[in-house]
Amino acid sequence: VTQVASVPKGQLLNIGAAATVLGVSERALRYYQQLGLFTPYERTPGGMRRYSDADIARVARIRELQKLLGLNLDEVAVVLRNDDRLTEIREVYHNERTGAEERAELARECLEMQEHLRQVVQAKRAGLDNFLADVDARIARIRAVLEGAANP
Amino acid sequence: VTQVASVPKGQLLNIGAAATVLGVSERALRYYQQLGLFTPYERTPGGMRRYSDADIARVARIRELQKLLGLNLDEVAVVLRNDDRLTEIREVYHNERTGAEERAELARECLEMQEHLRQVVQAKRAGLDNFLADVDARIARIRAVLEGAANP
DNA sequence: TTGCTCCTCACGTCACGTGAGGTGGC
DNA sequence: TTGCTCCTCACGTCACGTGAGGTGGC
Repeated sequence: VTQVASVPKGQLLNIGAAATVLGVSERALRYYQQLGLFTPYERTPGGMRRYSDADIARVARIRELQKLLGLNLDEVAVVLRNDDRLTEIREVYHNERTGAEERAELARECLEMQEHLRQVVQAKRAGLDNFLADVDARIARIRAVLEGAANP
Repeated sequence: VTQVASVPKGQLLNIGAAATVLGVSERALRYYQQLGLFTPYERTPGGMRRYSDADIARVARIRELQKLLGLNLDEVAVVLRNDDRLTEIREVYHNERTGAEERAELARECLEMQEHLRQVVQAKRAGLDNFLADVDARIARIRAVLEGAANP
């Protein structure tokens, strides 16, 4: 996954602060980096990692894909690659040096990925809706038991 | 987790057939058993596991809690224990030998668990809805780029 | 009897958790 | 200078995956 270069908008965070705001472990941040999912914005001369707002957003995205959709880190890498291409498309959108046909091809690939993600989300949502209906049915039955016990 | 005893309604499946209908690995079935999440209905004299419909349903429940809600197997065990108590309540509902106060207490505990599950499901659903809105926004933007390329 | 399925170890893997031992920076 | 945070190994864990070597059942 080749990360999109950017300028840091806010201030840079060290790994402890980054882990706290993201709600993940320092180990997880180092592990995602080790797998090449992202690279911290910079290191201090002493070797300490410095995370930009873009880094934080990227890790938040990784977590969302993992925990919400249940993707493994190989699958997350594929989605991140696509995210980066989408950013790239937007950057070269008004760049006349990029061929229109080339841009359209990139866009079509991104569209395919997003529509795939949409399917995954929809399927999960449907599963949760069924689960919720089941839970509500159980709750109603337990309430009936409790009221039956109260009014014999 | 103490499983609720029952009679097999359909026929018994060996581990290969059970794994196929459930869409899980044989290893996973043996592992859930090893952790005490359930016990196959019987074993043949030769030692082969035989799964009843109730066993299949129980494993399907385990998978649902794992994959849909993201629970680990310790948390799954807690929910299964509660499922079993709910079944127990329904079984002794008309049993006069069980004290009404005792039944009500069991019911209240089950209700608490179900309402907790409801919270978890709702939170996940909200997260998925946000994710879906984001995906739809991306799709709309990519479509705009593609149409812009088609009509310069 | 021949295949195919099942059995029990037991080591490998993924996504980290958790110290061990040492250095950096306000 | 003293703490606290950070660093890099490196072994442990959870939920299985994947053979190794052997037995069961139509």
